[in-house]
Amino acid sequence: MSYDPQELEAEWRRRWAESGRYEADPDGRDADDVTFVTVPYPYPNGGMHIGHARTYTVPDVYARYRRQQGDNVLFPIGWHVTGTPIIGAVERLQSGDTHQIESLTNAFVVPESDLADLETPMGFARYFIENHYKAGMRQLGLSIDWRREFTTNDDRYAAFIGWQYETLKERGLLEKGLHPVNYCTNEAQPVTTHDIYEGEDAEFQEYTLIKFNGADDDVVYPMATLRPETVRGVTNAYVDPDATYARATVDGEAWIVSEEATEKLDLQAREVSVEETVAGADLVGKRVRNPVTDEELPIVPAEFVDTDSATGVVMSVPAHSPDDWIALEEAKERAVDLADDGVDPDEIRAIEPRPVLTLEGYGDYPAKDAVEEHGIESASDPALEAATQELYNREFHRGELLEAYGEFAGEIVEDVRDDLDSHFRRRGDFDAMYDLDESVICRCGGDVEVAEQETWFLRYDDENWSERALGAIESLDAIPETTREQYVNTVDWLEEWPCIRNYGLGTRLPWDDEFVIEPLSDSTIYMAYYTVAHRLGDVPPEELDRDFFETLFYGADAVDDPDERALELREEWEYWYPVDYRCSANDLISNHLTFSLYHHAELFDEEQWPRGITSMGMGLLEGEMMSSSKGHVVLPDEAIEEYGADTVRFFLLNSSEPWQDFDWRADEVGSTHDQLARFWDRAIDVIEGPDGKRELEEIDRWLLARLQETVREVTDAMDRFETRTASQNAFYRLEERLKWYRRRTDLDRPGARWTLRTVLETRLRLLAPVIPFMANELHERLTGEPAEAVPWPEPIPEFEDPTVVAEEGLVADVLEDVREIIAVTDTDPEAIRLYVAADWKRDALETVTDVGPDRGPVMSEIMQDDDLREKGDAVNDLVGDLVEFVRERDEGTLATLSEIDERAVYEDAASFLAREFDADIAVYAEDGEPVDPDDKAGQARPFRPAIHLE
RNA sequence: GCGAGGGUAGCCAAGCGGCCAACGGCGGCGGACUCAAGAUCCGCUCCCGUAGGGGUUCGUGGGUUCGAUUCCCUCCCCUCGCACCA
Repeated sequence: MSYDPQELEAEWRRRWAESGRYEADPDGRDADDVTFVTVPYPYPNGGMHIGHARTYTVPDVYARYRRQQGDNVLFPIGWHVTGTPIIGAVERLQSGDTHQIESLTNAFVVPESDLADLETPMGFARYFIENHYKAGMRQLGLSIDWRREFTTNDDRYAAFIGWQYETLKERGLLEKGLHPVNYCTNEAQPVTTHDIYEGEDAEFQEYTLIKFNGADDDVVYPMATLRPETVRGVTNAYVDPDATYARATVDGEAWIVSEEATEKLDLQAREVSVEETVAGADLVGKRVRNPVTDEELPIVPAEFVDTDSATGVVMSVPAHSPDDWIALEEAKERAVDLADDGVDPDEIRAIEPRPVLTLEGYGDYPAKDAVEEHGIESASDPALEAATQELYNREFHRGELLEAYGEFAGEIVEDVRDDLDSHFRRRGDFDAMYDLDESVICRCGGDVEVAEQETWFLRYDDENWSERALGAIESLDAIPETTREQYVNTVDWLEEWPCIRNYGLGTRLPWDDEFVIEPLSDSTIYMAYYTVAHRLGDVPPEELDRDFFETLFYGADAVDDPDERALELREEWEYWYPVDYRCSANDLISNHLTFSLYHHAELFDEEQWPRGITSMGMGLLEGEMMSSSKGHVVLPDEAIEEYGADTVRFFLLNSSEPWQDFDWRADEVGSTHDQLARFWDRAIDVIEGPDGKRELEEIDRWLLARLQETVREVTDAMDRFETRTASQNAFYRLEERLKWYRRRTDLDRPGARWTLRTVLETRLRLLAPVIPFMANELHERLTGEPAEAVPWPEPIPEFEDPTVVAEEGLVADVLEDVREIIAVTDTDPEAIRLYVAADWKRDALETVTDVGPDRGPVMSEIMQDDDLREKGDAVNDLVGDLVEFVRERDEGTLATLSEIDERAVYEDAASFLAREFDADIAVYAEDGEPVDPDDKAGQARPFRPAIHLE
């Protein structure tokens, strides 16, 4: 019967579903034999593709492995629907967005007739949950306990999250404050990336405002800059003479800023009232005083000033800004014309750039050097931007501030910019505002600006909380280990995290239902929810109050009147928790995973902190990034239909380790299928063949010895989530051994049949986590029981045999050497003579082993023997070879070899070698007066016989 | 720019001080089997070589070592993350 994955897999799916095999409940097994694995719950704002398939299969492999090791294993799943992506998708669908519709109907093959179901957010989510994720997970054979699924939009889940946030608030880790957000001025509400029509990549910058004062009045001219350290290099200010500026009262002070800026400042939680508008031209010629240096400087007109960027009033630092350098040059050239605008031409001509720092490789005026180096002639030169960027970077990382900077003098800009900025802010000379670095338009057509909004933050920068989080990182098994540092770095740079949004699916903030808790904040401890999700349905949502969860998580003593039901559930939570391994992705380390550690560290005791996290890489398709919007995806459904679930699993887990990126290549998946089919055929031959008898020859012992190695290697790999190493060893590496074995011996022998059956049985158990359908089926046919019903293999001491492994290695070496000689000489020998090294050579090897691989000492030891001394150069050459031989091998190997009777090994292999080369084989001892027509015998070395072909 | 990971033969990819010209897979070449194709099996696949050998390689340039693909440094290139996007 040939390999038919479809039929076979359907049958096993049915068996698993009917038996409820993977529904896990607490039983007698104690904590050491309980394993809880999770994976981030899917976000069903679209379909499932092959990359998701790997994400969910990795924990499944581990879950299956632990079950075979005798554990009670829980592997649950839920559905994340929080926030706006699903709502956004529904809105785009309803508005007839062709791109969205195509992505659904093409990439995810949603039938036209089903589109109507997708018109509500939960309808949309439910569609993909049922038709894509659940269907795909079942097809893949994931061993999930389906009773525990939920969505993050469920009432009971909201009660749980509500408890979490009430608790955090009470502990002072949730705080209200202002925070910058992208804000649509038309709709008067915050917007997300999905809402943006133009300028999606825009970032908002925090500008420093240097508060220059009018020399003649008390008005503030806030000059916006991203380089506050250049404050001592300002030579003049620029305004756009054709623009409209405003004189406004900002937080009680009189400011001059562009008209646009007054609106921005207003959005950024400042008290702004515009007193009067002022033409830009009227500002030209006025003088302003630098708050740091106290110098008076002129305001010069310039058309390049963008009044829609920050305050619309800019300062000029010609020594360090190529832009400003060019602008000053040009201003000097048209100085005469400026007289008409009320600026004194002589003053302009007299402007000298003022350096603020020294930069290696540049003169006093780095901007001048940069302009000259890039050959820039005018402000319109496109090279100007690159020149500016280059200089800014160099000055930031290498520029040393001059003496005038006092406490900051001699420091590198990078190290002190923030300190310098806050120093002057404290003195009241500097202020700040946000602005976007490019124009951003909302889908509604409205202008998007940065607004400061009242919001609730999680205080991830709280010192005590961070300490606890670091503790959770320390006790974590971070896989791969290199990720640990990433967690630590994340804790170091995390600041406050705004955890609410104005709209979206999910849990409302309990004390202010205007806001919803955002997705990264409602997914930090939900693994705990799985432990009781299937039993929570018995409790009406309104009874799931704070006390209920306090009791559930903290016990009867935590509240005055503990709920009996909560106490019962507590037993199950205590049974499963903590999560042993969370299989997640690299890109979630800097947010979700670290958040999760924070929340566990705060809300639960150390024993409940996550034990391990493995971080997975991403998937490529034929060498390129997958993209559902471009239709560049493979759906698990289609792949399974074409190749079978075992092939899909095997390919995904064997082509790279989980944390490495993998590349789905149809060609290779196809050949993976063929390899499984071949394996199937061979297994069937063994199963249907005779049982054989345990009458073992050397070669059988060799294969069994190799098998024990495989068992050890696969077990170690499984423990470390190295799915590739595990399957490579259990499948390919062992197959290589079998290939040799088949060549080497008569497979019809009873001993060989027995060996083959033993190897197959063990191998099927090792492969069962990765290819459960096929492995269980074959194992059941072989033994009467599926592989998952019997224990994971352990190495069997009586089959460990390094000697037989080393002996077989010698046979392979000889085979290789003879083949090499045949190839080079292009002959077809009728007789092959092997000469085993003389005894004195073996003695010499022993001497080298004892004395150590050092030529001098070895020679002086050996030369004490008169017989050897007579051999002269032959000894010298031999020792050279032997020293190298010993250096390249460890002690154990040398000890094993020293026990071997080399001649007997070749004599036993003679019939095999004769078959391979179709030639007569004769084995001689070098010192046994052998037949030696071409005088070859002397070339023999220990474990490397001399060879003669005839 | 900052943080992390990585650059190995035609491609993918293992190795992480000597057993390495470098596992394995794919592709290519030759042979066996076959009417033929496919599948399967055997061998070859950096260069040279009529005796198991020699030469040049593991992003670049240095260094440590008796010895480096493996350790240290410089530089170049690629991927991911960098906050309100899940």
